[in-house]
Parts: sequence; structure tokens; C-alpha cells
Amino acid sequence: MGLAKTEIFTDSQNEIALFAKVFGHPARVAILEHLFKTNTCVCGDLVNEIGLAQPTISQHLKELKLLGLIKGNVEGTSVCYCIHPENWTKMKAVMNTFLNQDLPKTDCC
Amino acid sequence: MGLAKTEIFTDSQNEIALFAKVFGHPARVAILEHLFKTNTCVCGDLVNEIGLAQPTISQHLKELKLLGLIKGNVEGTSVCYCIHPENWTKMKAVMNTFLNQDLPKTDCC
DNA sequence: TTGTTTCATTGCAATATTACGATTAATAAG
DNA sequence: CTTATTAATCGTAATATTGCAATGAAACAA
Repeated sequence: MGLAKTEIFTDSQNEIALFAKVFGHPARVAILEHLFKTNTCVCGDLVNEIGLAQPTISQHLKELKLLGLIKGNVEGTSVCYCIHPENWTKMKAVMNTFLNQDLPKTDCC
Repeated sequence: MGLAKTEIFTDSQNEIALFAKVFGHPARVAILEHLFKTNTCVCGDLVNEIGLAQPTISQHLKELKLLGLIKGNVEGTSVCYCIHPENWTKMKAVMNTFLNQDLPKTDCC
């Protein structure tokens, strides 16, 4: 099927999965790390920075934008991308409650 | 293609993507949350808990085990699954360095 | 206008993922 | 031994993802 049965899971579980999914590809991880590193707007140099074709990068950027993790402003013929700080913080809160669950004190297995 | 070009990314980027990918499906999020909640070994009741067929759950468990996030012990005819505390902590460290990157002070776009 | 640059979109091929029925393997119970 | 019970594996269908060449759209320069 290749189709996740989202309706049987909670909104929280689906939200975590959606965020995680977007981080589930090294190209998107690399794009985000580059946006963090430059700490300012990056335009077309992502294609040079990462070794993928321009349509591929554009597609990955679209997914990141769709989830609200980055924003892009058109500036002349180029587009300026950067991290969306507020949404990134919100995402972090969601992921942290998942990742920071209390580990069992007793090792069971 | 459907094939990620892992060789052009750093080990760190690939590692983050691998961990994130396994969290990228609500069923696996639900399985992990249940293992955390019960705080002890869970055997076969994951199939009843989550509304997916037994082979499907078994497949998701396999992926979680492959990454080392859970461990499973055979106990008679059933298998006891639980979180792998040490590996979970290691994974958390990897994900946190990615998620907690410094946000730019100046809103650029 | 015509070209140039830059990024988005379309279309498609290759591969991956998800889900489950059917079956198998292993242990336990009678 | 035979029969449950439980979980893993196999096989397969449906869908999703990845990557890129080709093309399109928008802004700018000459």
C-alpha cells in the first residue's frame, strides 16, 4: 500500500511523524544545517553547496516550507531562504516531549 | 530513483536522517510511546494496542530493533520488547545537537 | 524587444515504503 | 505425537519518495 493509516493514530503521533519524516532525508538535514550555519539568507548557492540538481533542491525546499520550518522571500530573480525561528521552536518542543520521555529505571529485558 | 544519494552527505547528516526516518511513521511513534508508558516489558499486546495487523507491527518492530532503539527477548512463545535505554540516550544526543542549533538573532526574511 | 539569470513546475523512471494474507518456525500444552 | 499460540518471514499490491531533464515563469539588463 505504501499508505500510512494516519486515522488510527493520535494527532500528536501524526505530528511527530510528519516532522520526523522531513528530517528523514540527508539532503534536507544538510539544507537546514547550511541555513543555520550561514545564519543569514541563502539564495541559490544551496545547489552548489549540496551536490544535487536544482530541481531536486527546489523540491526539498518546498517540503521544508510546507511544514513551516523555513521561509522564502523573493528578491529580484533569486529567492532568499532562511529558518523560520518561531516554527522551529514550536517543532523543537513537540520533538523534545517525544524524545525526552522518562526511561524505565529497571532494565527489563 | 527513490534512492537517496547518501555518499554525498556527511556521516552525521546520514545518521540524523536515519534516526528521523524511523520516527517518520505514526505507528512506530505509537509503539515507542507504548513501550515508554508501560515502563516494562511488553509482549504481544502491541497488535491489540495499535490497530495494525500482526505482520505489520512485526515489521515496524524490526526496523526499531535494527537501529538499536528497542530490544526484544524471547520468553516462551512470546517476545518481550522494551526500550534500549543506552541507545535511546545516544540517539537523543545526536538529535538534540541537530534540533538545538542556535537560531539567528536577526530575522532575515 | 531580446537575452540572461534564477528558481519553480512538470513528467517520468527507479526505488522505497506500507500493509496484509499466507505461511513458517518455535515453543508450550494436552 | 498433535494441537495451540505467538511472532517472524515471504510474497505481493498499492502508494510514496527521490532524482533529474526539460520546460516554464518572473525579474533584470542591454
